Amino acid sequence: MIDPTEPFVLYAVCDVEYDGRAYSTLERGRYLIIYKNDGSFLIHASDLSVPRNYQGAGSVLEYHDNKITCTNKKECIIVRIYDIINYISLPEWSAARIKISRTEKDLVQKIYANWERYFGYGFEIVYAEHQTKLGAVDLLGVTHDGVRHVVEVKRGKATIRDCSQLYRYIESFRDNGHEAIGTIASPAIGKNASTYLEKHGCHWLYVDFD
Amino acid sequence: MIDPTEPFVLYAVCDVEYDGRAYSTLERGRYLIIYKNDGSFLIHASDLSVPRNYQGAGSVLEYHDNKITCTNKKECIIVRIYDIINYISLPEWSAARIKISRTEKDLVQKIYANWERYFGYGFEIVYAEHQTKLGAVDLLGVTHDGVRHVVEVKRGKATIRDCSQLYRYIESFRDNGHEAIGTIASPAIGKNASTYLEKHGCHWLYVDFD
DNA sequence: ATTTGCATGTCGACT
DNA sequence: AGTCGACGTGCAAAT
Repeated sequence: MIDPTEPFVLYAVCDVEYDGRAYSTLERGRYLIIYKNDGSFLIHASDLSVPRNYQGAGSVLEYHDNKITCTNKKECIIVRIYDIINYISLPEWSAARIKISRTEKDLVQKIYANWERYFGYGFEIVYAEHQTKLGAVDLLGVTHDGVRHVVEVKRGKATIRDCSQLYRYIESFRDNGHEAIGTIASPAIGKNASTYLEKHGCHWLYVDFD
Repeated sequence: MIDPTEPFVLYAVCDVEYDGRAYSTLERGRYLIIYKNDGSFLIHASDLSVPRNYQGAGSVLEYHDNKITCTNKKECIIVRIYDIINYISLPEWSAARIKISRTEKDLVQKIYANWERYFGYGFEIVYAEHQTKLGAVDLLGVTHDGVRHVVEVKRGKATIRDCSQLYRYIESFRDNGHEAIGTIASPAIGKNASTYLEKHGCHWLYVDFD
């Protein structure tokens, strides 16, 4: 009935035990169990959009004695099945990806293409996704006097983490002997984040998708 | 057939359009669609453990003219159904939570209970989850001379973000006129993170669950 | 293989 | 409702 060689959805009375990065148990009840072509394995309950238990791609499924075991490296899920309420196999399940737009990258491009409008100054060079040792700076403008204008772009509300990341870049430029000014560009910003920015002499620029 | 008043799983030929925090489309194909009691809504394809499209709790479902629309505040998913392959409703779907152990909190408690073993010094006071304006410090030990030993605990590999967070705490203590020493306690640490730690005069302490 | 940062992150705790 | 950090985060791109 349960076939570990093909993808399926199973609605069953069961309980679950997980051991790996942490240890967890899920008490006996009715849960929805999903097994995908790539080996990922999900156990969903009646609320929350994230699964109660899961295993990533490449997991190996076995079914013996009314027990499903799902193993992946050093992690293991054991599902004890008491009753199968529904089982459907999922032939020809699609693997298409979504096409997404209005992402952070889009925002970066918008600012990049309209740099003058947002910053006003005359810049010698403007980079997008400029690589540094700490990672890529979203936007980097260099003025004629050599000052680095570092811009961290966020598609949503900017948090203190984002500001902290920006400041790491600023520090890095200063360590290399450059003058550097930091800007967070986002549609919104948290209060603590804003305080942090101010304290570290950085700025916030309002941007949106229009 | 499709009843928006009860939770269900649906395997169908459909395409999907999402508009909200971003915009996305998913081409026509066979997908697995899940609707939960709390209003969360998921569209899964044959790989990846995360859904292609989703909507959180509190979403409102409607079904008209072979179209499911799922609305939540300013976000909307439209699923155009071309063919229903399987439909099962999910009565008495359980909502139990997992019981989890070996979490970060456990590690914190382990160090808290064996502070001497890990740090050796004689401490006047040791706090767990000590509140500061920036958030809770996992562990804080104060020596007789008033030096603050700040410990950030990670159950997995510590990243540069974690080290940066630790250093924000250290900065904060120094701003308040205290001497402060920072330690990351984790089973492992990334290379950049390690470099960052060293540069900022902080330390790494190996800990595990045993 | 390892590291890093993004995410329509989601979720929970606290203000 | 807003803010913030944890997560068994998952995931992809870059090194």
